[in-house]
Amino acid sequence: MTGLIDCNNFFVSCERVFRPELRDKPVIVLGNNDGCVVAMSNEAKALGITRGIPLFKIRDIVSRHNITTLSGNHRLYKDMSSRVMMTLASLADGLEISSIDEAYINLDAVDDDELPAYGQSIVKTIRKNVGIPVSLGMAPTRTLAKIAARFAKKYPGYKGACLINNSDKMTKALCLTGIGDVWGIGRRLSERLKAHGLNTALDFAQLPKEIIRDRYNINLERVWRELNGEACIGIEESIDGPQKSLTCSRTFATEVYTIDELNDAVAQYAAYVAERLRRHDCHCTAISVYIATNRFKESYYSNIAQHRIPEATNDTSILCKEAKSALATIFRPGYGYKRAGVTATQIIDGNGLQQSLFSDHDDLKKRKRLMSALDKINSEFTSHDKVHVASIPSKSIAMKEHTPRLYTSRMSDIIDIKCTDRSDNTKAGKEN
DNA sequence: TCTGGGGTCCTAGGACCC
DNA sequence: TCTGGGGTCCTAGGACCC
Repeated sequence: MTGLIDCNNFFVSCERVFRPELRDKPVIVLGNNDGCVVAMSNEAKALGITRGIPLFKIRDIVSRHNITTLSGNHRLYKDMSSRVMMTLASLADGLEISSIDEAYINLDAVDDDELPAYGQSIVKTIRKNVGIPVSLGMAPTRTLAKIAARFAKKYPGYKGACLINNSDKMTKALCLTGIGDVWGIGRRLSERLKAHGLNTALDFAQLPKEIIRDRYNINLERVWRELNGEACIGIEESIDGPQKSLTCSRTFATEVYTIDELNDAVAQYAAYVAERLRRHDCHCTAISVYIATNRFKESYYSNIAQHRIPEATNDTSILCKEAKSALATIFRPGYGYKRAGVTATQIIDGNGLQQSLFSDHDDLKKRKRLMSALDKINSEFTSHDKVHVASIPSKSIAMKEHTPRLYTSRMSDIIDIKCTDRSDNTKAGKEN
């Protein structure tokens, strides 16, 4: 048995911990430059707002229903996520974190009839200790656990934890799940499956195995097996290894025309990628740079250049230099650029590192010490980038800037709790 | 006027080899 | 006139996930 913990409306829930006045109100969290909706509360969902929709398209709904709009505060979300995961690690076996708001746990050691109570106690403890509401799905496979978690979220009767552990429950759950709501079946596939008359997860799960092989691919076969109770996703993935790629990319608030400005942006992203490589004690041997104009306009131009680096590195200066020279090969003057990104690939961890026979080892050692000094200084300040390489600008290029409140990591941002008179039994008094 | 960011895996097709 | 068979590796693009 496996369990999937999923934080409910995670970004919104993080905000609500520190701003209780936002409870039960429609709230949306926006992405970079306040462009798109990246998360919303149930109340906002009920008003028809969907993930990914640009803000300018829903201006009237937002003002008509007095929806609170927040700019994303990812450092807060990351910190809250690690609190959820730490709590979870203390409560359950085999924790495997799969994203900022999701993790799997191993339930093999828990007796079947104790599972509902055990699940509910996990949900309750996380809510109590961290303040974040979560849902737990328990089932023999990850795909079924996802479905169970959806039920746990949807129906209050489950008290946050839903268990699928026999064929009756399985059939019922699959029957109530639309084909597009199955994990691994996105928009394209669900269109295709519906065209074949498969509308629910049950329709799909009941197809004969031979048809799955003939008509579809290995991914769908795995989904099919998982829906039928055969665990085949996630076993080999739990082997630890370094990430395969690491990206930093941004959309600009305004169009950028010159290579100098793009150079600044690309250098900054490369520096950030380098810092993350060092944090994971990893090096990369290739870096790619991506630029694009506004994809919603005609005369769209985008291009990627990949550069191989002769010796694996995580040195900011080297990666910046490589990124800039890659940019020079794809930059075309005359376009208004709206987006750029840098990706480190062919990542190897510190152990597998092989140095070139001809490199200057003393110089390498010095550079390494310089980089770790830089990281150490920057890590001691909550505001990033106190010290940086001179050729890299510290200001963001053509971006909307926010100064988010860091409720959990900056002393001056810690919330005040006003003590009111104990006899104050009004609603406002209780909330304070 | 205004359209996010960061990942993974699979597949088809080309280049190359014997 | 007729143009094999089997394999690997790499890359770009598509699809999916949160």
